[in-house]
Amino acid sequence: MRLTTKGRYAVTAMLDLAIHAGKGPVSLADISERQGISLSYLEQLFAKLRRNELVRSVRGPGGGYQLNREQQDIDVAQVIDAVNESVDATGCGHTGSCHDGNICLTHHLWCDLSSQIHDFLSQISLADLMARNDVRSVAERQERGHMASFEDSLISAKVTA
Amino acid sequence: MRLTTKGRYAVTAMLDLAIHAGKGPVSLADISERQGISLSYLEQLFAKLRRNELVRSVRGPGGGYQLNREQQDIDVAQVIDAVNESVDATGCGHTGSCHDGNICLTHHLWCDLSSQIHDFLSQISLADLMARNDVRSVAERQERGHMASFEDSLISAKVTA
DNA sequence: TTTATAGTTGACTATTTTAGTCGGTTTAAT
DNA sequence: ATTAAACCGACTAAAATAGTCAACTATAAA
Repeated sequence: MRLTTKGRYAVTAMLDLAIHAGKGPVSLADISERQGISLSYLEQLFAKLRRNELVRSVRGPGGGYQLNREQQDIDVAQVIDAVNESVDATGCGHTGSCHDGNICLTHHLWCDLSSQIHDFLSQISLADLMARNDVRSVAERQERGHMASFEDSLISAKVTA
Repeated sequence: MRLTTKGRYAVTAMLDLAIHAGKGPVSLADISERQGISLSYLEQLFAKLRRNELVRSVRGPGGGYQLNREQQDIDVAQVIDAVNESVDATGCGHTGSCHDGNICLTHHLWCDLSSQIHDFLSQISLADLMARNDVRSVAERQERGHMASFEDSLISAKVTA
């Protein structure tokens, strides 16, 4: 089972994209700053998200990324699958050749668990996440933080001028 | 979230212990051969299982390990927790300091998922696994395999004698 | 009482994955 | 033309996994 910061970063970034939708494309630099994820790492992740047609890109100045479908049509499992290439708890990748070409004692247990996790995550869309109170409040705090640092940069610009 | 061969090995080994209970202690060498897990690695895992009081050991010739509780009182989550020290899908270990000391956008999602997985695994005991058809049939096949290689060793002993 | 068996421990190593960097190239708006 | 952005590939550092190895201790059977 593969569920690490990689998948978490991807979901967080997609949610950031959803939150800032409607105001034109969102640059990875913005996401990087808001969510505290390395820009270069985001590039890697979005290459995969794009190959999986979850986002579309706009190049050039003012460009960035946008969701490629409606928010209710993108679920968390799709995002994690896109960057991890599998949400699989078995060691054999469901082939059943866990032990000398035969299935191991616990093969079916891990299959069951895998589908359990996948079901859970595939029932949660970006729209669902957007509606959650905890997400809304964190997004609001991040907006304020962004504004503050924007004002800071104005002030420091004034000082250095 | 930490769910790799480490946890899978531990559960498989515990199930092997359960299957061969009642005929005295089971040696790690036996488990190693039957389940195809490196002996030295099993030693590491069982050190943790013992510290968590899931198994007890008997030293000396004919010694080995035994379950320390009834089969229905040991669940899969306990075994994985024992070797992995956490079944946690959050990156911050539930502290909520995922991003600059604040919780990240998706913190609660991972908390929910963690408890979902933990619930699922904690509802499955070794006794439950023993009762499954797929487990019984694999165990039977392994028993036959073991017998065959036992007979082989008798034959080769005769030949070399 | 010797001896072989098996657990116990700690240090060490190889491999893989994750996470991230760097340098460059295209592309498109100003 | 300049610049802001996506795009791309190769590279690297750190961590975790999956082991290995050697020395040691306890104990039951011969």
